[in-house]
Amino acid sequence: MSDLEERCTEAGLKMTGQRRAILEVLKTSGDHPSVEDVYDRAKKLDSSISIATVYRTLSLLDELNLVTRHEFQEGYSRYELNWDHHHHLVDLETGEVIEFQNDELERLKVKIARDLGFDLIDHRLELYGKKIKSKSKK
Amino acid sequence: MSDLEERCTEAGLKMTGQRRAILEVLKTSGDHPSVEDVYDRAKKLDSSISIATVYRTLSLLDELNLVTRHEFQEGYSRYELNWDHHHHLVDLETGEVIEFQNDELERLKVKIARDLGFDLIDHRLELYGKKIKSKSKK
DNA sequence: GTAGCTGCAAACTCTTTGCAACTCT
DNA sequence: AGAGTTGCAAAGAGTTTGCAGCTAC
Repeated sequence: MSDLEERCTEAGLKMTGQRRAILEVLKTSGDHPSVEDVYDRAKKLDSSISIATVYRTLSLLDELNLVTRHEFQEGYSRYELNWDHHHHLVDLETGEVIEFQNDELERLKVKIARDLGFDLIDHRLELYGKKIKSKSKK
Repeated sequence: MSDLEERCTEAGLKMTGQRRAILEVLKTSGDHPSVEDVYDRAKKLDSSISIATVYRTLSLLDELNLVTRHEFQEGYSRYELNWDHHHHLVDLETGEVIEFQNDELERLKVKIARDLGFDLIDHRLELYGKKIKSKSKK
């Protein structure tokens, strides 16, 4: 799906090698990489890339809404492509991030906002939990 | 409600003037102050206090779960007493933070976590919206 | 008395930015 | 050609930490 690049050029961005590398990294990353992660992975595709460019590019992509910036409680940002809408459950024991989607939740959050007199523009929900060990399924 | 101090001493903390000032600030703050905010307000009660102490104390209170640290998308932390459980709706036009609580949401998030095989330990939900202007109530 | 706490300043981490050189279009 | 982009290094913002002196218990 290379219309990611299209959407960048449509927005007036020049397609440089560095940007192509970063987009490629994002497209092939199934996780939620930090800036440093993106930098390390992009360096393998374009060893001349600098971390300043990664910061600048990710900010641009965020402004274009092509990417979502997350701030889990870690003191730094993580990014992911803004393809499908979902939320995150963070495994507190392993740090693993699980994605989920829930229609009832989507409906509910719109209702909550409207009841407060607001149009919902954006939102974020994060769950933090521990894997249920050997509890028998009930 | 001064058993805030009690809970600190119970946890083995010494009750110094600086800590009393910080607790007082938290108790009398209806908003969600940043570290800098807490520092400024506490200085009025104890002008000798340093920002390092504010950082250290808020971290301690966070560990004791007496306080909740928020990271709205601003690049710094904000704190509030951990008294009643609620969530936040941020007015994107004014920056105002509105608190709300919703039972259906509480129920739903536990269910979502359990369906994924997790015990829910913590979570955060933030809504970002704009005030509905003159739409007639329908 | 002493473990814990504090202020200060330096250090650290993450992120942004000024600038001169370079490169897409 | 020229506006946009880059790497570099320096600067910024927020936060943490080492240390010597101080304080609650």
